[in-house]
This record gives sequence, C-alpha cells and structure tokens, in this order.
Amino acid sequence: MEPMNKANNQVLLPSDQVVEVVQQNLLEWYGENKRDLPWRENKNPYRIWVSEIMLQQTRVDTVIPYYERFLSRFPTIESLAAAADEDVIKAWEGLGYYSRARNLHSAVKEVVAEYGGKVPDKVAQISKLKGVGPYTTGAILSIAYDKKVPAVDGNVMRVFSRLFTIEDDISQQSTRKKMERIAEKLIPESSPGDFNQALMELGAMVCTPQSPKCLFCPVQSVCKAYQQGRESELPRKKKATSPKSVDVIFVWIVSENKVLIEKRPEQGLLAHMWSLPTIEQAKKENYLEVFNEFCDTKNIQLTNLIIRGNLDHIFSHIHWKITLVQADLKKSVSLPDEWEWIALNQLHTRAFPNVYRKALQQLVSI
DNA sequence: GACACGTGGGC
DNA sequence: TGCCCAAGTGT
Repeated sequence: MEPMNKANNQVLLPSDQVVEVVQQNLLEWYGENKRDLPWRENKNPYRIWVSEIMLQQTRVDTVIPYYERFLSRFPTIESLAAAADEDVIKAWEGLGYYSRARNLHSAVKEVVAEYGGKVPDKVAQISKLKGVGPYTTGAILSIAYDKKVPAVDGNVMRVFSRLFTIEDDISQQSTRKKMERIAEKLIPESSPGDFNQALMELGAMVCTPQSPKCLFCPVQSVCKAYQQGRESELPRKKKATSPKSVDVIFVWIVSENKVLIEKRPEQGLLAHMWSLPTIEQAKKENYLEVFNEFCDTKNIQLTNLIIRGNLDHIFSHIHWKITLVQADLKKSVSLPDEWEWIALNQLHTRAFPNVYRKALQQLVSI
C-alpha cells in the first residue's frame, strides 16, 4: 500500500467511450433493479429534500418508517414551516443527528417566507439553506428538477474510487471536489436525477464496502479496480479514532409520581433535547464531591443517593459510561430554569434521545 | 483540515 | 466483541 498522502492531484477524466458505457449500462441497470422506496413515488422537491436530510449518515431501512411518519405528520412544506419546534424534534426522536431536524425546519421556514414555498432550483439559492451542503444541493437539483449537478456522497466516492482506481483518501474533503469533476463529465444530459441515483444505488447494492458483487456489476467491463483485482483495496479511507470514554451520571429524582427532567443546552451533544439531569465529565472515584459541586452549580440539595444501575452508550465520538443515581430533592427556593417536573405517565410526550430512553426503560420498568 | 454530531446493523 | 459503517453538514 502506498502512503495515503501520495495520491495524485491530477484529475484524470474518463474517456468518452467509458462515459458512454457507464451512462448506458448504469441507467439500464437502474431501470430494472432500483428499489421501491417511498421517496421515489414522485419528484415533489419537498419530499426529496426531507428524504435526503434523513438519509445523511443513516441507513435506508432505518429511515423508511421515520420518513413515512414525518411526511404523514407534515405532508407539505407549509405544514412543516408552521409546525412547533417541539413537534418537529419529536418526529425526529431516535433518528440521531438532531441538528438535521432543526436546520431542516429553519430552512423550510425560509423557503416559505422567501420563495413562496417553492424549493429553489438554483445552486446559489438552495446551497445557502441550513443543512443543505454540496451533496444535498446536487441531490435535490438533479432528482427533483433534473438539473445536471453532481451529487457525490460516500457511495459515489466508493464507486468512482474503484471504477477509476482513485487512490485519494475519501475521508478528505478535497477528494469530494475531485469526484465532482468526474461526475460532471459522467452525468448525461437526458436524466441526471436517475443517473445520480443509479450511482448511489450501485454503491448501496452492488459496489458495497465489503464483498462487492462485481460479478453482477453493470459496469464491470470498464472497472479498473476489477481488472486489477484491487476492488477490496479501494476506496482508501483513514481509520476513525475510537470514541473517547467519559464517566457520566444520570440523576433520577422522583416525587409523587413526578420526575425531574432537564432541557439540554442549545449547543453541543444532543442540543435542545430532553434528558434526565446529567453530570458530565464526572469522575467515578468520588461521587460525593461530584454531587456537591453539581448541587452548588444548580443551587439545590440532593440527599439519599442510591445507585440504581449502569449503562453504556456509544456515540460516534464519545463513549458514555453512565451511572444511574437516584436522589431526593430537598426543598429549595427555585428549580434551575432547565429543569421541570413531569408526570411519569407523560414522559412519552417529550422528545428524548435514545440514550435517555434506554435509561428511562431501566429505571421505570423496575 | 479536523472534529463534532446519533444510532443501529452487520460481520 | 469491537470495529466499520450509512444518501454529510457545520464550525
């Protein structure tokens, strides 16, 4: 293996003949093999948009039920624009990357206010919307409006890496720009949306990260990696660093069938989401000190501490080692602004990220 | 450019 | 089991 920084900076564009074969074979294959997915029912730009946001870093099978519920709850761009923030987040609960929902909501409101509810069909306008980056710009413009704009995602980068034996590290942002130049040459005038989707579909179904199904690949005849038997070596990608381990305490405070919940800060991990009161960066050694400091900060007093259990939750970049601690709240002058008593049987009305759902299950189900 | 940002599935 | 991932974007 060559070192990763030795990748060629030159963009070697595919020949006209290769372009021809890829276009024809891929479009024909897509026509016969594409999956029947809910966002392929029509080309409503709003529906395409929602699907593209949900699909970011998220599997198709995971997205489908969320997509169906979301579109049935917010069937039009106007209905989403008019919705309360809480309702939008609640519909996103469990999907992860919650800033996607906030950005989508904000962008949809902008489209209704600035563009009369019509999703823009110009790169300059749509790429300014919150949560719409280079990939989503290309996806919406090509799929919904049949514009010849690249939509280069992880699938496309993997397909191109193999098809043209591109050695660049696909985790580098600069690599995507190179891939976009190739895509611009490859996309046919006639059906850019189908072609972009065909590229992604190929990556998802045939040109998979592990064990690619080269024997069934419609572009096998022009694939350089296959010709060289190197399909398992490509694409190149820097190994991810493993999540950093952090000790965390969730505090379980119940009184008269009510429990204290906490609204998380507006920035950072699980921003805006409901949670149990959480002590982050807690040292496991001395709970008392940790709790005293916590009580000082919140201007409250906690007594009768009992450890109720432990829980691990691994985010993409952080590993929470959670201790569930039950406590009683001594009478205090006032509750912190971010805290609220809620009836146990009303917990389901709030949007909790999954890590807190798991904790609640453990605590409530005896 | 590098890192933050969730979750669940597959091997 | 632990690691890699899955239709990226914001900072």
